[in-house]
Amino acid sequence: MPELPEVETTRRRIAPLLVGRRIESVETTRPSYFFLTPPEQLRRSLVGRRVEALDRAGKYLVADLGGGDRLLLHLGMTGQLFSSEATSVRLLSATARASLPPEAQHRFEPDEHTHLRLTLEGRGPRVFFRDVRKFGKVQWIAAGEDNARLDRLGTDALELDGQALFRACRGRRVAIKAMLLDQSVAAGVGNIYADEALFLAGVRPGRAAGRVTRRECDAICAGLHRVLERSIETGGSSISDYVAPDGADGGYQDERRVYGRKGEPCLVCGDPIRRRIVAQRSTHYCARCQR
DNA sequence: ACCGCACCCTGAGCGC
DNA sequence: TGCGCTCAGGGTGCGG
Repeated sequence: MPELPEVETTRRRIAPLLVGRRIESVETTRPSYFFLTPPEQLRRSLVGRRVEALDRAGKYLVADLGGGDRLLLHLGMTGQLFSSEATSVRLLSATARASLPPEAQHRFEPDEHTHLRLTLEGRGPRVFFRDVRKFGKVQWIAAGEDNARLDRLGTDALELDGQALFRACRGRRVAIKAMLLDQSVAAGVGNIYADEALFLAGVRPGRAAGRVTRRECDAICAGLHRVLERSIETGGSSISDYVAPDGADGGYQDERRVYGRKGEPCLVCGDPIRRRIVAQRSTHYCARCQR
């Protein structure tokens, strides 16, 4: 689900609820794959701490808790970080929603998937981190500790330039799309925006990275910047689970040129958009416009 | 070093 | 209605 624009939108909208506030209490679900730091330890570490800042690194959110301590959050595929006052049908499964009376269907009460529930000082709303598939992550990083996940990240996709991409591609036989999905090359790019950027650049997703020219690398980076920046402007893509912290849907799903448009006409040439598996991921492209 | 793949988990949607 | 199957925006770790 969430790629750079959704994580950045989440950061901007959840920061006002967190930054400058002290954490009064923390509730969690049971220990699971989701908790890189065991929930009991997480509760002990977080309670009483003030959130000094909320930053983004690739698809990670990093809360600065002062004194060098940090909290690492990743939304995985279905993670939702939102205000307890948010209202959205995406916050409930269709079956769960159907069992509620109509007037309650948009309200949200924490459920078994709401793994982290923060109560902050003052009268503001609580902050919930919900994740149905548990591919998301939460981890405490103590002062002075380095973190392998953060250390692995390469240049943020918004900063990546054609020269750096070209250099990374030299001698590589994997698909150019796999290079874009590699977080050590372009931090923050995921499946949707990789397809969209390659369409704008006119490059086939399956082309061997080592055969992509310097000029094409420039075009790919320009395409990446364009789709990522535009998506941030519109609040990200809401395709199945993503909601902004206030419950709002993003707007970028309406501007997709290829992703999820299999069989529909290419917006440039009219040929049907094709779908195939590249880099083990569902991939969408126009065979005429992309070479 | 590089590459492909299995795996972590739950729910929606589809054909029968 | 229900069953079984496929698919999903991510990341890690393994073996070849």
